[in-house]
Amino acid sequence: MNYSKQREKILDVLSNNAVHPTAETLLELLKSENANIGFTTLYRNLNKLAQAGIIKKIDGLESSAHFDHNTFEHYHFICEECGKVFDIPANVAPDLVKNTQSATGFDIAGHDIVFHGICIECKQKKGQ
Amino acid sequence: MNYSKQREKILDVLSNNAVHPTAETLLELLKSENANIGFTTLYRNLNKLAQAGIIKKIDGLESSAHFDHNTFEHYHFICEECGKVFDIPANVAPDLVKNTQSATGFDIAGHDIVFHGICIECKQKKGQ
DNA sequence: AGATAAAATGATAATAGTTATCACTTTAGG
DNA sequence: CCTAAAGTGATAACTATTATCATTTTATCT
Repeated sequence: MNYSKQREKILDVLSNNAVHPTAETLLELLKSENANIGFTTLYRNLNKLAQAGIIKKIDGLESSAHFDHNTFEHYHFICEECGKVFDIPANVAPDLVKNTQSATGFDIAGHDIVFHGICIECKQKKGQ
Repeated sequence: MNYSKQREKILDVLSNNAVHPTAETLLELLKSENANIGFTTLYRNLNKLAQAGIIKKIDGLESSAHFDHNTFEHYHFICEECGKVFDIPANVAPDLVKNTQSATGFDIAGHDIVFHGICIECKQKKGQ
């Protein structure tokens, strides 16, 4: 990765001024510091920095929502290889809501866990 | 909520044929059963059913990604009132990855937990 | 330094997923 | 069986993001 003025500025704003900003918020922040960076450049750098592990991208991993007839509490796993979504039983995270509630004092209305990785089937295919 | 042929069919396909489909997949499934339902109607009904708690919508809660300079493992809470994103320490879910790995056999590359609800500040404002 | 190849920029256009609009149709209760 | 409320679906709009590509910047190699 080569140096660039723009990327340095983005990282600077991200680490000093901003709390979990969206790309749009970052653009505004940059503008307010007289660093007019094109949104293409911003997105490109955010993705690059996230891939390099320098920043973290928080999203649901996928652009389109999935719908589920099972309203039972359970979580999800998205296979990076085949794209399939698997159910994960809720008991992998006992006391999660209770712990979080007492750690924060927030009222928790709901939560989602999305894992990603390689499912068993794809793992075996790759192994061969 | 009034009855509608289309909604019945959507629910039917969702509960019998489909595993975590996206709206697009549902459209195809419906088409293949000769139920040509407009995508506007599909989206409207999916959202309505999800709001009524009859089905579940799996997504990251928000359409735009957030970026985070803190690459430490931690989770997130989105306040439904003010929209702010808060950090949640990772220790609310001890052994989560280990538990999930042994429950499924999948290779887990990463995961995200997103809570939603009302943050302390908004809770107090509402209380007054 | 000067040449040059690789990487980065940013304006523009494109894409994907979803929601808004609105004239028309269906449903349900008096 | 009439009417108000709810639902439909074609079209257009919108939002967040990625692709394209000519131009500029950076790093490397004499």
